[in-house]
Amino acid sequence: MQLSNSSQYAIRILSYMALEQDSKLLNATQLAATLQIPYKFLTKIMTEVVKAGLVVSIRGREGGYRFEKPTSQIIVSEILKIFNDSIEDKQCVLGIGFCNGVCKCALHDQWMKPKLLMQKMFEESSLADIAGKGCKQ
Amino acid sequence: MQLSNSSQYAIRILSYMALEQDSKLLNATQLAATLQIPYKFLTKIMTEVVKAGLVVSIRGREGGYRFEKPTSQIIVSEILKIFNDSIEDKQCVLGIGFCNGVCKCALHDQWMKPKLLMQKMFEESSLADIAGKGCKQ
DNA sequence: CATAAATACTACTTAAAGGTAGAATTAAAT
DNA sequence: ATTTAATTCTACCTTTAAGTAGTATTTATG
Ligand code: SF4
Ligand code: SF4
Repeated sequence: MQLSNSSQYAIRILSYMALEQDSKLLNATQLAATLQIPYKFLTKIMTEVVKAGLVVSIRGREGGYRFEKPTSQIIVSEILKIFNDSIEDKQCVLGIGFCNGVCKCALHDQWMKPKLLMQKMFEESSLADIAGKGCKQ
Repeated sequence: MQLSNSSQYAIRILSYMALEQDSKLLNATQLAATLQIPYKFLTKIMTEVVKAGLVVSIRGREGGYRFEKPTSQIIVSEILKIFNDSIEDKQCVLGIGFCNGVCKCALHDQWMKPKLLMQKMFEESSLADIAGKGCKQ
């Protein structure tokens, strides 16, 4: 019952980036050192984030990563989607998920509430929200 | 954001067993066939459940598994505990979990609610509750 | 142009979860 | 006593997540 390491790292990286100037260029070496994430793993993750279009990368000397759109428009659940970690409607605690409304186990109704809260949390939190209110991780 | 396969299987097995008579002896072959769980994996899981004391096993011919105490006294979170899948208080979405109340990220407060609901769900549901209200999986 | 500093790509290694095989042990039934 | 049907044990195999290594590519700077 936890996000994958990749998702966790990605959220930490991007919310740290959001704390800095939106437009500022940040490179992998600095990020890895600051956030204590293995450099090679960080670049692997960031490459996926770039492919997903959440961030642009500038290659070559003096390059780095930068948001293109404002961080208020980048939603946490978009990040999770990249690593197949976002919460689907049909997703069930028991991994079955096909039980119809009539024939359902007793966990079903109880599971609805936390599931919806988590979906809401991930779908209604932007990076700006996260970064603005918190401390550096 | 899902339980491990072992936990999922264990919940399904035990809640199915709870549907049958509490005292009835059920064997691995039948359970595996009924629940569509690989026989060898089922016995592996059940051995751990037995070791945890949730179920007693009768070895030898005509043997099988049976609850010793009533299913109303077996709590879902006890099952999860066996597979290190229960939700801890300090557990954090980002796997950090050491941030104090003063310095916390914006996910922190939002995460509290669903986390507490899930803990409540797992700690306040007995097998009798689950089995009584639902259909066979 | 040459160099240096950055990301991207390909491939590999390691660790953990998920699952399987076979033999050992137990005990009822005959 | 032997057989048969059950759990348990030990060891292994497979798949996926996590992490690493090395090289290629890109580009500003001098
Ligand atoms: S009824 Fe139970 S097993 Fe079926 S989808 Fe709902 S929570 Fe999952
Ligand atoms: S502040 Fe954020 S990172 Fe820290 S424990 Fe709370 S949710 Fe986790």
